Amino acid sequence: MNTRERILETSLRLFNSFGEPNTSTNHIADEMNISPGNLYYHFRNKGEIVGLLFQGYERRMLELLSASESRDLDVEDMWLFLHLAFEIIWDYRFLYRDLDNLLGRHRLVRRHFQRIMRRKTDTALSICRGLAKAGVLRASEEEIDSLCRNIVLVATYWMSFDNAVRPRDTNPGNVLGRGVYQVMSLVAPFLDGDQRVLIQTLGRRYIV
Amino acid sequence: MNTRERILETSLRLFNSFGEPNTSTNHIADEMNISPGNLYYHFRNKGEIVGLLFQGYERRMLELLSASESRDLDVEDMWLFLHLAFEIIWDYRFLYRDLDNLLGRHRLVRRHFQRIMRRKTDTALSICRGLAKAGVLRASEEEIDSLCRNIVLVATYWMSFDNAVRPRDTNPGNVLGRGVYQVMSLVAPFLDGDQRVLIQTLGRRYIV
DNA sequence: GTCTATATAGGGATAGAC
DNA sequence: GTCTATCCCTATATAGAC
Repeated sequence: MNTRERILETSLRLFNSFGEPNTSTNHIADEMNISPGNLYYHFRNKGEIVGLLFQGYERRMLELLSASESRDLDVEDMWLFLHLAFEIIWDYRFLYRDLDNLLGRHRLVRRHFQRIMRRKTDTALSICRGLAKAGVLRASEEEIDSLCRNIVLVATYWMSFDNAVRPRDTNPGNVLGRGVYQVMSLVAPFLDGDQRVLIQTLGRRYIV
Repeated sequence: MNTRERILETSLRLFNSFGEPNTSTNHIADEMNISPGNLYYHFRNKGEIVGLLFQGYERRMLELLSASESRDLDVEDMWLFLHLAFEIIWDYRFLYRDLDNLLGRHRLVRRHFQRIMRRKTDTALSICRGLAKAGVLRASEEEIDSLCRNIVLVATYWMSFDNAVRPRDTNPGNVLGRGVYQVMSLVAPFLDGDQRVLIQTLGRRYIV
């Protein structure tokens, strides 16, 4: 693997572990046993590294969102979909950890992140409307609006929240599982009895 | 007003406007037209300022939580309660803006903030159970658990979310109003028809 | 491509005069 | 209490040798 790729890979790992603002270019170079000068031969500045990592996140997330809008999902599909989304978020969790900070400093990242948030909301709307048409979900159009806003909000900040309240259990599987359940519990009250119970049953695995 | 108080007041204002990590002690001193040395005569370090501001937040929030646990609330009380909570959050919004960062650097703040999160969850549980007993809210114990987790999560990150998706409308009244409605919409699906409609009606004011 | 050395800037914090 | 001057440290980034 060439140096450029290794820098990106190492940066992502360190950003995720310690936070982007707490990870200097010196740290990154030091971790790889290269000189800081070498790092700056491959990248104009730190922002360029952040930007390229963000592009990777964006590509994967948009891919998932596209795949999910192309067909009607049932409740179990939604479960799987959320799992896949949370896996991407996990891989790029540094973006979420210091979100305000990051969006404040990188114009381009801000614009694109906002676009992704809108796309997520649209996907949620399309899924929920599909479920409503199929008669599985019962809600007014206004209720679906606020529901989908809540879905995106909870999915976006779940890891920060979980990390703030219970920083002990850092096992990714558990953190993500609880996040998926937490989002599904937003949808549950609008579902029929059977589906509603199913969510509680599936969710029970994750509650520790 | 003495210098010590003015430093605290100015710090809070600048932290809220620009974020705590982006506000140096030099900025604070400069804004007040005093010397950096003078600031350090009144405070050991920047962390002490953050800690004291946090204490103000903690005192106000615990006061509100205590007041709300002492008696049974109906749905309209809850609306008022949330308004008051969001006002406190607004006054100390710098805490929420860089939450992970802050909790990572200040042990004491982290411990106390976690305690407040637990207290908030307990208050939410006590209110929801009260509503359930009164027959206004219909939900299993498990559903109430995840509902209250979502209430605290949405209340905690609402401003960050709103600021990330639509950074145009910074009018505090609108931001807070939408936040209150967003939290109430979590509770709505568990309520009876009348109450559920009431929330939509009250909420319509805030939707822009 | 990679290194060493260094420029530049800023933040936190202290010493000592007034 | 307040100021000036300054120290120390770290971070981003560049220059020039190899």
